[in-house]
Amino acid sequence: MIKKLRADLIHQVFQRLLEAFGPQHWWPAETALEVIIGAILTQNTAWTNVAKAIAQLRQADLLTIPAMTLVDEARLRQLIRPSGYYNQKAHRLKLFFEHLEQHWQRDLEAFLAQPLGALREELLSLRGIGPETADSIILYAANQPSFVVDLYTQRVCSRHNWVPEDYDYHRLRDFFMDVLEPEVDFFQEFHALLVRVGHLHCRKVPGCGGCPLAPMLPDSLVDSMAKP
DNA sequence: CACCAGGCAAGTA
DNA sequence: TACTTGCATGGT
Repeated sequence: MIKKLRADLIHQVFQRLLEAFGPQHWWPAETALEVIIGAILTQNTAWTNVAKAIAQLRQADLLTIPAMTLVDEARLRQLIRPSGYYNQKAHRLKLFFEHLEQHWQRDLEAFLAQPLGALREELLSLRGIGPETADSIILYAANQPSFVVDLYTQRVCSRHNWVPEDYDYHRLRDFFMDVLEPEVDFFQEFHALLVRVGHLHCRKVPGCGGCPLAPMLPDSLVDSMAKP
């Protein structure tokens, strides 16, 4: 019964966001390969910076699997510089493509076509791919229904008192996945909308002034949503 | 000038 | 297990 309430609230939130902002057309990339590269480059980094790095990779004709497999890490480092943490990220990219080479003969489609659980475990076993990067790749590159939790998801959920402040990644992911039908288009649009509304939430100031979710939350309902 | 961004891993106690 | 720290560029 609690789960029914939670599912209803989540769907109301989604509808409210969709009405306020419209479809977001995410992920901002052309191919599965670009989604994966972008997912690694955007770790704790503004997308504007990532876009510069991707543009440089495209300019250098590196947005193909063979090119990424063969490119020298030092060269990669310089090209992705604008995305920040470029030493770590260049290495993480190389590790991913080394793995694809050695375990999947560069067959990205086959790799992504695995069952969701196996794909997620394999991604998480790689250095530099944590839960958010893994779920982003699964949802937007593999088009399989894994709910993505990020900084904005946590901020919006805790600010609106749907979950405690310190809910960790997998509990917040379960908060959604336990009660939602696993539909890819819905998950994709929902995450994009949460990022969009997340930008409206001031980083320091509590509350959510100006965000379209503010008027829809009776405290009694909100309190009942917190997981026991 | 300070602070933040679509995280993650490694180190310490 | 539960904190803390390093990583780095570019926008506000």
